[in-house]
Amino acid sequence: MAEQHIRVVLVDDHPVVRAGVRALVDAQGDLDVVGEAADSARALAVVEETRPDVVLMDLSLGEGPGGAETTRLVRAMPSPPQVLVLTTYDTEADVLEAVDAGAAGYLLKDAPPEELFRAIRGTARGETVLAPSVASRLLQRAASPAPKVSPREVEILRLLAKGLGNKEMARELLVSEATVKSHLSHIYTKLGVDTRAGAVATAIERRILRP
Amino acid sequence: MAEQHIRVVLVDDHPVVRAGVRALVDAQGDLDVVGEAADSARALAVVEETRPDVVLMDLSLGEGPGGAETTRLVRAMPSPPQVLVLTTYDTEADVLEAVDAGAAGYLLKDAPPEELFRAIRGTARGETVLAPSVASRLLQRAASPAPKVSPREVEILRLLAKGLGNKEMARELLVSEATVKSHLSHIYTKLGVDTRAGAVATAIERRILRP
DNA sequence: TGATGTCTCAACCATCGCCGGGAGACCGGG
DNA sequence: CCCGGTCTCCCGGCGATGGTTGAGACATCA
Repeated sequence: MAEQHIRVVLVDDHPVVRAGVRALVDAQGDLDVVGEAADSARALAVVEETRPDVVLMDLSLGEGPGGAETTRLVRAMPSPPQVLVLTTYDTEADVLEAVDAGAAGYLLKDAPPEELFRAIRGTARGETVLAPSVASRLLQRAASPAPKVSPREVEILRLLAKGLGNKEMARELLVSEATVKSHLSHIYTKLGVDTRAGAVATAIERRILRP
Repeated sequence: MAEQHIRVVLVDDHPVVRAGVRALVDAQGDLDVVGEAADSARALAVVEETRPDVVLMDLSLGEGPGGAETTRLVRAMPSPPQVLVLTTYDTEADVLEAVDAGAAGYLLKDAPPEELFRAIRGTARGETVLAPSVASRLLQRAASPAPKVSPREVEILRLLAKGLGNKEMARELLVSEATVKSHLSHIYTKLGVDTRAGAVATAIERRILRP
């Protein structure tokens, strides 16, 4: 064999998923699962200790820092492993955040095992691996202008979903009511709506807000 | 052994999860995984063929009928197996729909394996098994009066999430604008909010609307 | 040094939400 | 039987709120 075995660490808060990936991956001759972690802190410790080639990262890790933030921390380590995101959702925001955090690939949990194996091997070689649905979604978005809402506007959206009025938001954010209205107008144009209700709906749909 | 082996069928659209549950469950001496299915149609066929004692059912099955509807169909078979829902979310509406469909238990995927095994054995004996977080949520809801919104009000909510104004809704529904406002007021009191935006947010959260 | 983007603000008018009302349908108890 | 309770659906007017327009200050970046 010219190739070394590829060392893999699993990060996922679901024991069932960890067991599944381990069972599938360990059955491959050239892939070894050398560690598991259920949260961000343990993930960093396990990676530090086992020095894997690839980290399979879930994005939702229950309590504490999420998978995107954990990816960033892992990639900040000296001679870091590649990170392959393995998650349930392929939302615009999720993908972009993960890629921005330094992920080398993005795969969905409903992918067939063969695709998972190919993705792990490709990621270990430094390739960028995207699930087909993720790739097409990215291309689709690349065509239409990116609707990126600013941090302040996200703040507004959060209060909006709580049913606050403009006056209340203004008090909460320590600005004038006119400012709040201005932010709202910008949000409307960015999201392609013209009402508070529509803004909340599409913000939730695009995962800018989480229910 | 006084006990027969408990025969289990897995229904989940994620190969990884199926592999995980299979690996964990098969390692138990008294539990046998006798079949798997990734969608509703195959689930019914596999159950018909293997006659299991317990079906582990995911609620989101990708295309086609969901887990709740599939549970209903399985329970409608002659001398049906028990159904144990194993899913990611513990939303009010999800739990109620599953229980209404005939599920005997509701477990979350982040549950430790031991809890899963206990749940399977309990379900096979006909017990009702609820995850702690699910149970507490149900009790909490049982205390507060059920906020049941009428079909007409759901219609209003749908249009509301699209960002329509009262006048537009009135035209759409062939009623006066005043009527729309009245419906909205009722929706507000039922949902415990006092704005359109808040209504949309909590409607989505309570799964009255789907994103 | 423009160009771009974010955050801030004020005034004008349409719109929304609350407060009253009322009509028809269903159901269990007197 | 009919009666009161409950539910859904319907309406109008009034005051508060929301959305638009237009504009300035401040950063970053090519």
